[in-house]
Amino acid sequence: MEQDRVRAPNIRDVARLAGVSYQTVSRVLNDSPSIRPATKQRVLDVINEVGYRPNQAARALVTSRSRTIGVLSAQSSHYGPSTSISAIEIAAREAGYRLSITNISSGDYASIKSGLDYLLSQSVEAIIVMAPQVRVFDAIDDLMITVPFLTLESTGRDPRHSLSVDQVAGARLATRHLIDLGHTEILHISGPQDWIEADARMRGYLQELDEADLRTRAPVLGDWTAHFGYYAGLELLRFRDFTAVFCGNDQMALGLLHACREMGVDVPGDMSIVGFDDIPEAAHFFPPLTTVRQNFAEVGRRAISHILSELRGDEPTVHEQLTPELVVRESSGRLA
Amino acid sequence: MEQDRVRAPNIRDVARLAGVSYQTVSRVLNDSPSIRPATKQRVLDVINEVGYRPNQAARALVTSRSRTIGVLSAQSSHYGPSTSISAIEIAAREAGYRLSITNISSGDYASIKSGLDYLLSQSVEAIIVMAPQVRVFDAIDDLMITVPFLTLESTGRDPRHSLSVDQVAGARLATRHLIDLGHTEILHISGPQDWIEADARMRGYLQELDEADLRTRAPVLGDWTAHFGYYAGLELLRFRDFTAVFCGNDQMALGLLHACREMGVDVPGDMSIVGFDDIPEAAHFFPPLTTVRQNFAEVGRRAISHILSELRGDEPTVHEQLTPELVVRESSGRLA
DNA sequence: GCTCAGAATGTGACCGTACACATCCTCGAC
DNA sequence: GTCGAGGATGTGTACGGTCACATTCTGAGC
Repeated sequence: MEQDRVRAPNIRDVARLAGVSYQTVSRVLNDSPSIRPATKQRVLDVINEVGYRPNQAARALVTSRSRTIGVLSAQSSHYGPSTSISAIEIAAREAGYRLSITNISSGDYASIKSGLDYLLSQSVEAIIVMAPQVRVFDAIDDLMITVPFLTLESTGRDPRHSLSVDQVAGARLATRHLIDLGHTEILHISGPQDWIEADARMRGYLQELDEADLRTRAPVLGDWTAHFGYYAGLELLRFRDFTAVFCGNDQMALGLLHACREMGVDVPGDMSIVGFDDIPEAAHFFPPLTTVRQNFAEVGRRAISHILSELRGDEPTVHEQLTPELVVRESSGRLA
Repeated sequence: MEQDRVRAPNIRDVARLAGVSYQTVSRVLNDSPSIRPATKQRVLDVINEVGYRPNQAARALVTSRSRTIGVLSAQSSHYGPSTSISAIEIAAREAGYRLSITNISSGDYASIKSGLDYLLSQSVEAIIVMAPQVRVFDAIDDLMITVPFLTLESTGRDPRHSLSVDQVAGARLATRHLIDLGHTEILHISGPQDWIEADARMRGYLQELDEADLRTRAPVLGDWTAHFGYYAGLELLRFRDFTAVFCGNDQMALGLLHACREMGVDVPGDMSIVGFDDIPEAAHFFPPLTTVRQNFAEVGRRAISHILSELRGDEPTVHEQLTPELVVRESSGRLA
């Protein structure tokens, strides 16, 4: 406490103690070539001794380079986003960049905008947006963003600044799988309407049914949670006018599996269920879940690689969607 | 693109365009009281028009207040940490603070230290550490941290700077529950050795068995994943010399449930299983999992509240552990 | 019409760093 | 011994804000 309000040592303090000029200290910090090893060592010793730490704010101010990439994320506690963020962080670190992650709790325009605003005021050098709401694009337009940016979503809206796993293709894979198994009455429990992914998966489902000339039903609008899957399942299973369900994610599929057990519906004997995401737990559900795997880590890595190339001055290249993969396990089967 | 390399407008640009001094603009930004409404409006108009955004680096430099709280986190993709972070973020935002989240991928000393170093060089005003490795404490000591900090772990090592759910108590609750059900041969599948939580849960398990004068067995050292629980289960179940398992987390319990089904072991008839965390999915496992619930969100909220009071100048108060809660579902039962 | 308090606004300095440039040192070549 | 080249080191300035203080404006009270 007695030393508390004393200000942290700065570059000049270090210089004085080491008997050199502040510029020499600066050189040591940025390991500039022409500096005598003895001098360098002396400076480093002082730095360690006084616990000097360069002030990032000052550095960012003068260089206008923060070495930071901003990430705007919603629901970063979900498996997908958090896996991607993890991969982004690792890739960024390798390139010498840090992440500044901002979560927005609600998807309304104001909070998206204020999140982006905050990142920009941090002088981030690039922005990756993982907020899966459509309004994000409006906010990006409004804010006149000049730094490289990328949204990790698959709308066709701005292909030069988007990167993602092809959700529509994934949904079609899942639906096609059920059709191939002989199902004709296939339900879809989707995610919340305003999520881009939810919408894309729903579109994929509808397209595939349409092409197969099968009856499309209005999807059930869920909220991604296992609880929803469970309660929706209890309700839906009262009328067994369907034999397969494509769930918008694995959690809802889990809840639905639960409901099936309680209602005495055998999976996959009476009911086939397919999820989406392939969370690590899905392989251990009962029964192990057939689902669509998306490589979240790869998305993260590519995002950074695109950002870096833009940072080097390359033109933003066009959207390149990753292909998801169907993982067939035991929750789906041929219609008896 | 044509406007690309032009520098962002600063406070003086705004001042010039609004026909006032830069200080007046600064007053508008910090809504200082004595400013004529007309002037204020004029400045705000210009700000909007040119898309001016205050430079945080400059502001942090001069005020040495970043309005940012640093969070050091490991494995932030896990349910617990990410739930806490979410709560921390919300609470911090309400108090006008932002979060700077840094993930460390490995738990070694160097990366913990560099993570903390980074946060400190960002001039964060406080630090919350969620990295569950013991070495964190050494790093904190070494770095001569002068800002308020808090670790979200339950070691007794620094009670004035720790806050957490009582892991030992939680583990005892789980173990006691199994003992009460008549089990005498109880196994423990723990998390990785170097995780503080894993260690605490193991200690709680051992203590409770010890007090009940039951045989303690060497815990199986896992890695938190469902896969591990599954494969460990397949192995362990070859010798059925136990009737209950306390798992270090819910994921491993899920894997174990899976193994039980495959080996034809009925849960809870032949085998009782208890998890830890109460992830939202646990209620929908088969059977629904008995587990220990910890209120991660509450931990996050309290963390911020402690930090804020320290930031206001209060002395750090002593560690106050939250009590976890046993949630009995259907994976545990009386010994036949 | 003058005075004066208080509101409104402006000026200078500084935060900690990096860059551009100036200066000093060292040493080999003549 | 002098010179110059290039390595090593030092000095001024700018980055974009805020703070302390100075100055100007405004309107009420006499």
